[in-house]
Amino acid sequence: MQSRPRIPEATVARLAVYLRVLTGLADGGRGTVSSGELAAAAGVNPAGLRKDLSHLGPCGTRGVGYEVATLRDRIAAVLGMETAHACVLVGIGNLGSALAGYGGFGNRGFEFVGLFDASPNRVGQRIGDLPVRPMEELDAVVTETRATIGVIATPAEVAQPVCDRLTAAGVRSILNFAPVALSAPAGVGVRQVDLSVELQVLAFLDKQRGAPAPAELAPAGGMA
Amino acid sequence: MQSRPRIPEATVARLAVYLRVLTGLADGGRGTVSSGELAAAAGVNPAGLRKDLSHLGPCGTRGVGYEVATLRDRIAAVLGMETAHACVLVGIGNLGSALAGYGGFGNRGFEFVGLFDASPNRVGQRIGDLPVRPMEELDAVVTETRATIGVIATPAEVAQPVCDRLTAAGVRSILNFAPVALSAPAGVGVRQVDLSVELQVLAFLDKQRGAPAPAELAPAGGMA
DNA sequence: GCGACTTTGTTCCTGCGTTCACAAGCGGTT
DNA sequence: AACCGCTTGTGAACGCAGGAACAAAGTCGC
Repeated sequence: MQSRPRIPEATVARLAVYLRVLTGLADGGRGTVSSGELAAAAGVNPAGLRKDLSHLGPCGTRGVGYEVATLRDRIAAVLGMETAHACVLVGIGNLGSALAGYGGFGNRGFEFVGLFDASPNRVGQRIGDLPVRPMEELDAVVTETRATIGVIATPAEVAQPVCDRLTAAGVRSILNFAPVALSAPAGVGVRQVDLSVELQVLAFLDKQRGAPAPAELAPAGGMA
Repeated sequence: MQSRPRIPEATVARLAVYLRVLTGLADGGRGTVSSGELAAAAGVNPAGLRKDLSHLGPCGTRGVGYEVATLRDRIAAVLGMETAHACVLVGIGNLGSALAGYGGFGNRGFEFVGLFDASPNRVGQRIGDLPVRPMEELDAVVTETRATIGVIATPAEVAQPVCDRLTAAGVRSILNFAPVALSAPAGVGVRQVDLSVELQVLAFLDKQRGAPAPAELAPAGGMA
């Protein structure tokens, strides 16, 4: 079983979760884990977890489990965490500020190397240890830092032009928080995170679940 | 074809996207749209879009397309947007503040009716037109406002206890931004949004795509 | 009024992801 | 040294999502 050919996307997402759990276990001094325990902590099926791990070759000991530190390093290597990834963030509004100030990225191999905003009011502010720069400097910073990931937290109207500029500057992956579908050239990965869509799915599933819906903000209306 | 039995979860997520596009088209005064155009704006396949729409019965005119306003209302009704959903938000840190201040929810049928934080420093601040309340008031507010959705933006360590309190108070759906897998009683829907996982998937896909990836962090950057 | 074009709605098919269940292997114990 | 329990790793079946092709239906033009 080679690890190079391809790993399913859904598996990659779960590997990232396993990695976080393993890191916590290692910090707690834990030596080994079983697939059942790890699966419970990650919120997945034990069999699925073993299948996910099988994509990176045998890395467990039968009858014992997985060595926490070893497995952690293995997953980190497969996910490409041996080298830090430089990211630029465009759009320093409410959400952008939160992302820039969120400490959860740094110790996971991602580092913001540039913050950008079109508004002169924002430019010059400091968030953490980085200044907010004007959009004019975007291309230069991307080229200089060899940033490979761009995060878009702008209003929807300007997301596509920002995407174009990022890709033109050499960014190869984009995480988009603006509520629009972006079109990027082939070879550039785009991933969409849409908060209101998440809420709507949640609300629908609740409604579908046969919610008694006692009395909400408005009377429940039956439609034909 | 009934709309009640079940609509696939993936379809529901896309319906929310279509709804947003349709709203924009309606505001632009557009009368009808074809599946091809709508699919392009939503970033999906035209055939898939038609299949999605078929779950809510025939709502288009052959040879013409879909009536924008009618389809918008139809989707809104199916998604349960005829009644506003009351949400409470726990954890008013960087991300929580951004969510509370984000205007993209209000006009989509979701309204925050309570903001909560455990830190006395945060309590009493106002974000928008809502005050940050202490955790002690959570149960009362949930009961009073009949909030059905809880959003967790706390540190990972306290996410599970917060989840327990929310469900105990009667919340039926939870959107979790904390990087932990939550366990909730049956009948409560949990949806996870993990920002660092998104980044890691993005980085892996780029690496797998055959990225030359000579680009590590630039030596000139003196940060961290 | 009739033909032809356009577009929807449906059906089939292919591929992926998930789950269950079994065989193989290792450690501990007697 | 051999047995037994425990855990991993793998193989197969099920269900679901995605995509393409076809038929139905309605409108526009003549």
